[in-house]
Amino acid sequence: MPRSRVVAEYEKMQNDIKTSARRQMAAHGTAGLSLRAIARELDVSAPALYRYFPNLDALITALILDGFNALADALEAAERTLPPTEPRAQLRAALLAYRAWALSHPIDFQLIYGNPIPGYVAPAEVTVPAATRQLEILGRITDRAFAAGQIVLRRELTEIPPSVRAQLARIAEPYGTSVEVLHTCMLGWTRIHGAIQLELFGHTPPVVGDPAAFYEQLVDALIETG
Amino acid sequence: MPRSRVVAEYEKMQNDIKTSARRQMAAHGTAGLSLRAIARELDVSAPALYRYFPNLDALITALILDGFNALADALEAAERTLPPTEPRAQLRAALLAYRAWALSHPIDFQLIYGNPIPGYVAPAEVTVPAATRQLEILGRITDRAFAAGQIVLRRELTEIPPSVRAQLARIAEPYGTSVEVLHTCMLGWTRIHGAIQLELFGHTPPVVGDPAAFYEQLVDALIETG
DNA sequence: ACATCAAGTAAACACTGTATACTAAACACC
DNA sequence: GGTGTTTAGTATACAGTGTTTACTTGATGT
Repeated sequence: MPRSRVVAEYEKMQNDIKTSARRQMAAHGTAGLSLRAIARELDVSAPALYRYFPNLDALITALILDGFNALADALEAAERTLPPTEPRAQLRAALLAYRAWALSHPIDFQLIYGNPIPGYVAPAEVTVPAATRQLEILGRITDRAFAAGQIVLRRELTEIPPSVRAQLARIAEPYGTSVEVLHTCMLGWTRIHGAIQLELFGHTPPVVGDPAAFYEQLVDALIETG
Repeated sequence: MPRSRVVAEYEKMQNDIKTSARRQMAAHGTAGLSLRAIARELDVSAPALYRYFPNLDALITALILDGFNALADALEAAERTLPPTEPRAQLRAALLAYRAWALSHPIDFQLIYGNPIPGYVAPAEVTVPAATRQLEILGRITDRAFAAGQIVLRRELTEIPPSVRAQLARIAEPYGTSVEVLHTCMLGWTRIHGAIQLELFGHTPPVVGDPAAFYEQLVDALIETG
């Protein structure tokens, strides 16, 4: 009786629950998620699910974690489509992948960057580290692109307020990245994130007509001039 | 029996309901909102509320509309703190007001730019026009600042893709604004919106340390160099 | 004085997440 | 092999939700 066997079955059930939850949200929106509906779909009673997740919030937190990781995986996959000798192209690919993932997984995106569930507030101590992975990936690529001289940082944007610079330095230090690169990353992140968020909420499309082209141009401008 | 009297009382009740809803959300998060709890607070039975709102979704939609208008009002109030001869300063004030309002009304901000309610999807045909008011305000100020020569548009950013340019032209035409100004507005909107959204979700503060300074510098860079 | 109508209520329906108590099967151990 | 313990699951119940239906008031218009 390999103990790993029973563990594997336990994790399979956890995954079945998460899969069912995702399908349910895909069908009825991020909040049309119900423990009892999951139980019906899996042909068990509702309380049985409590063997695998202590409550609904824990299930949602697990889904959010998965979402963050899936997005980060998508960024890394985009990075790998190009050789490391072309970090600038990698950066562009990663930024485009960010939007592509958001559009192809709108529910997950809302789940991780919205506040979708009744009474649920994502615990910052779990979401922030998870989101940090994205920043690490973008930072890593940006750093390589800058080191290779493939991108330049805008002069104006290097005038970082002292209070900001101090904290950025603390964060950048363990990565061996410069404060300017990290700052540029944060600014870039806010830009692409805002564009995607507004697009998903339907605010940009009616104005710009072709949100894909709008976004690509935004990304190109971002890479070209910081 | 002035008919306006009974109408006024009807609207007072509607406002009482909305006020109670807002207090409830402030206390228990955007989704801790319950028709029955509102009814308890107003000392009426739950079905009585259906005289004033056909269902919960309608109430939420009303709250969202109010939120959009309150944000737009805040932008206009900021605009009025400065004389129209200084549109550049007005623009800066409005952009800072955007963040200030979001921070002082986090629930409303999540309500209008998140997807907070079980099963509720904001009807785009009502939210989009409401959000458009913000864009109109920012566009108006930007247009005046540009006309007065107080801001410049970045060359790179005027290379607008044809598909985007076509739609922007259709939107800008009735306002008598140039495509470039509208495009700059959209880009600016995505930047400040993304920064605020990430800040509210706790993603920027741990990295930049001083989100207020980070944001102000972002706004200054935005105004100075487009 | 009477009919009409608006506002509100009580009761019920179909849900939800969750806690408690219990059952049935699998396991370790002497 | 029988015994105690653990595990997975169930049935039931509780408190809460939005919403519908049917009914009761009290005020209004004629």
